[in-house]
Amino acid sequence: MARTTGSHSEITGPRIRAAALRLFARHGYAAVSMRQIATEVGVQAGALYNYTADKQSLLFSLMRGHMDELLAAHAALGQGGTPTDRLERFTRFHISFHTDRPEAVFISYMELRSLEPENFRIIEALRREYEDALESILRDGMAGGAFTIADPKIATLAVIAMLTGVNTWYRSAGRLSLDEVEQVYWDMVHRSVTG
Amino acid sequence: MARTTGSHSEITGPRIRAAALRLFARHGYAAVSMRQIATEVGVQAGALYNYTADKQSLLFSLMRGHMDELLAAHAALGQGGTPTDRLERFTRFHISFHTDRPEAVFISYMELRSLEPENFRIIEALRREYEDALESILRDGMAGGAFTIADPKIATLAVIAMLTGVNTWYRSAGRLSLDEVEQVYWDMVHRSVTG
DNA sequence: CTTTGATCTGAACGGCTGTTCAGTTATCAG
DNA sequence: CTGATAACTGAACAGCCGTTCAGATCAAAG
Repeated sequence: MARTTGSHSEITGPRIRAAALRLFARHGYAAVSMRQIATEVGVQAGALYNYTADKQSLLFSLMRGHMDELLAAHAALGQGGTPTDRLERFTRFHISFHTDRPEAVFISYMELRSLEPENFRIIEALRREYEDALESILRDGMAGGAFTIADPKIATLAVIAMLTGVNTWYRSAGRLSLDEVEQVYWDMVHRSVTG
Repeated sequence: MARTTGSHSEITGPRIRAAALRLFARHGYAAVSMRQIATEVGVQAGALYNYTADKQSLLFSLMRGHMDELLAAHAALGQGGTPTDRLERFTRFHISFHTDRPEAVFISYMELRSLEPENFRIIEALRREYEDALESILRDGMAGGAFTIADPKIATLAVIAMLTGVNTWYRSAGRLSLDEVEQVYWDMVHRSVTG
């Protein structure tokens, strides 16, 4: 039987993570104090240390969680179909996944420099894993003649940069629906890798 | 005759800006203290205030200077030629200008949230001005039939995001020369806006 | 009820923050 | 040289920082 004596941890824990996510995204890791996070949760600063070893671990945990989610969701996409099919799936997945959690995405890109070296290496390895998945699609498409790409490494980074850029302007209440946005980007991505 | 009594300001001033640029880019605005900047320059913290009203003004001045340089350099590019010519010029210009000053670029994108509202509005207006220049090229190309673009606004942001992404990986001692990089990106940009 | 232990408070720790300013130093004009 | 003044120092200001911890609080188990 689970220990539940005097336990609020299943409420407070997630609330701390949510508050930290929002504040880090809005003001930046260095600009946010533990006291601000605590105030947002309605608790004293000391209480945060029941849930995280220190401020750095809280940041790392948020980023690690985001990357794990990203890779898990991508793995669930499946590998079937032609390279063109797979590239379209990747494009649409990237856009919908990223626009769905803008704060986590923002933090995971902007706060890399706030990570201690060991933590940085871990996050970067996960990011590389994701990039490699796209690069494989492009290479397969080149091998099969579906894509014409001068440099698959650069093309990978160029496509990801282009797609992630959606987050800088997309709002769900905006002019275009998510599906329309996906369509526009898929057209551009597709054309950029085909003669 | 210029006042020069006891003057080191023409040496110290630029050194402060250079140190601030490097430190802000590396660690982030909020994470860098005035004392760190001063130490880098070899001066006490108080001396910085002969050159900037406060820390915020120092950041804003760096960003404003960068955006002014960007717009001036872009204006010097000229407007002649077909939309395709102009798009190629824009693409190559954007890459070479941005890879040439990675720290200023980094700050100008990442530290927008560190600007006070009034300063933010000014920088954002300058950025919009630059984006509008690209959008004009795309619209002219659509009107003339050279480009096929579903949504010129989105295409503008997509192209800029893709091009600015070069800064995340480009190193002048890397595998590809700047000219090769420009060529690869120009191919992708060109194809992404043409059927 | 009492007991138990997870949860949280509130105060304290040393240290760093941006900024100000009286006083010192260094450079140049005359 | 003297006088002027730009440039800089060094100390001080009030306030916030991340983190720790003894003690209070509270919900569930027995």
